[in-house]
Amino acid sequence: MRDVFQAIADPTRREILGMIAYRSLNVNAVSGQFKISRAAVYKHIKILREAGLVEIKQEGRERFCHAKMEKLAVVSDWVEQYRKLWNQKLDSLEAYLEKLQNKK
Amino acid sequence: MRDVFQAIADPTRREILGMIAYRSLNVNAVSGQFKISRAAVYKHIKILREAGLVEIKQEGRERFCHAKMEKLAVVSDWVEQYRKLWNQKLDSLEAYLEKLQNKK
DNA sequence: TATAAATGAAACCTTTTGGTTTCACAATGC
DNA sequence: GCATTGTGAAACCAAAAGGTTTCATTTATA
Repeated sequence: MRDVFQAIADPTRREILGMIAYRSLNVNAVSGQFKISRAAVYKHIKILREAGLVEIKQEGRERFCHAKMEKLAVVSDWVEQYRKLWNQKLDSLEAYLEKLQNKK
Repeated sequence: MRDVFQAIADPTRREILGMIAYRSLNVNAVSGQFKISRAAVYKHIKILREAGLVEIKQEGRERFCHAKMEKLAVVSDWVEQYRKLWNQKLDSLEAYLEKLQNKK
């Protein structure tokens, strides 16, 4: 399974996710929003699916793309572990470490 | 300036950030932790710097890499806007939308 | 049934990535 | 002064990314 971080690295793919976040769309509806070819958009959708961020369900001849945002949890977890480093700049540990750093 | 999402897409770069999150290290200290060449690690550091995630300060002949985790805020913001979509699965809006989706 | 619509996938191309080795240079240390 | 240490950058490479056009297949429709 493809890395979620890598999947969301491309701006087009983030846009696709935003587009289907609240309502699923079929492949044509998604690709219609972009200037690049349908095939190119399809490849992006495929990558998102490989990362688990999108699920595709067939309905007749259409395939609807459903966003699985819970897969973003791994990104959230990674970022949040560092939040204290920029949110609580006056944190005592931070202050201590910075003092060490400057003294060096 | 380079896109932060793209900067953190590479696992080696995320590892570098974790390595210097709490204490700055010079380029050699960082590259010493990897099996790939110093030049390769240096390129990763350069990309992180271009994204604003790392700042380099010279001290004598050494260059210390300081992590600027606050630049991760853009990632945090993007992810968090979708948190309700997976955290509050019983949310009324969510339920309503899913009902619409299923009915279709 | 013949056409049109919606996709999936293949073949091909150019640019980016991620690595490597090598070389030049400034700051230190013997 | 000279060898060593710590870097930055260039030249080069193979593989991966991101696009394009084209073609085959399945499902609806006139």
